[in-house]
Amino acid sequence: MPEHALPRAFYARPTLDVLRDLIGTVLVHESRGARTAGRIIEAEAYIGEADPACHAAPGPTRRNAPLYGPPGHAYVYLNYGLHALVNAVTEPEGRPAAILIRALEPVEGLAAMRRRRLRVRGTADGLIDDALCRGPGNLTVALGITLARNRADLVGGRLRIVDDGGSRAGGWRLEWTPRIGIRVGTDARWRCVVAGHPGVSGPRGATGADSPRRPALR
DNA sequence: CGTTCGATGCACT
DNA sequence: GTGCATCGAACGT
Repeated sequence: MPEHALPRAFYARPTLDVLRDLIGTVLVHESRGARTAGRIIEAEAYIGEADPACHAAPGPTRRNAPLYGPPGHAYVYLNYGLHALVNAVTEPEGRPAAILIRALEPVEGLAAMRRRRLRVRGTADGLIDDALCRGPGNLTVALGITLARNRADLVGGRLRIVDDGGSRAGGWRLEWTPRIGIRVGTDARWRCVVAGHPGVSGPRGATGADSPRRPALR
């Protein structure tokens, strides 16, 4: 299956367009020869200094510098002191924006993913495949992505995003919702998910396909 | 089913 | 010193 890295021009576009087109592509990480990969099934846009939830909201700082840099690079930062979250920088250089990758459908290196998840938190086992890369903090653990990958070039580096031709293969339907896990900027529907996909994060059944049905309670 | 809460590190005021 | 773009265990209902 031929795979090619998404070109720089792919990222140098309006962020919501990039977000839509990013769903279905594959995030690949090679670490110590071990290769893990997952198809992007959930992501969110953070766009410009006017977006209160974007890290660029306070203007340029040392931390958010990658957002102002060239598109097609990774912005990886630590949040809650625990989780490395990975973003893809978008828009032409100078326009701070990025896409937070929130969930993947595991594609390659499932054993390594499981090993890493178990090592990080000794919690056992009951981990089904769909949960390996569910959630932005979980997928970085599964793929072994750390802060060392901040500013990494996503166009053909060891951390990269590729199109393997499977992007629309599943006939997936995309659903746009407000972003989750934030306290401001919750009005914009800048979260894009594959509707009903079991690997998507957030409240289960929130994607409409199979809302949990509950008998009326007294 | 739902909500609460602790762990944890770093950038920023 | 404060505040997170989180996670999952532990509890309440």
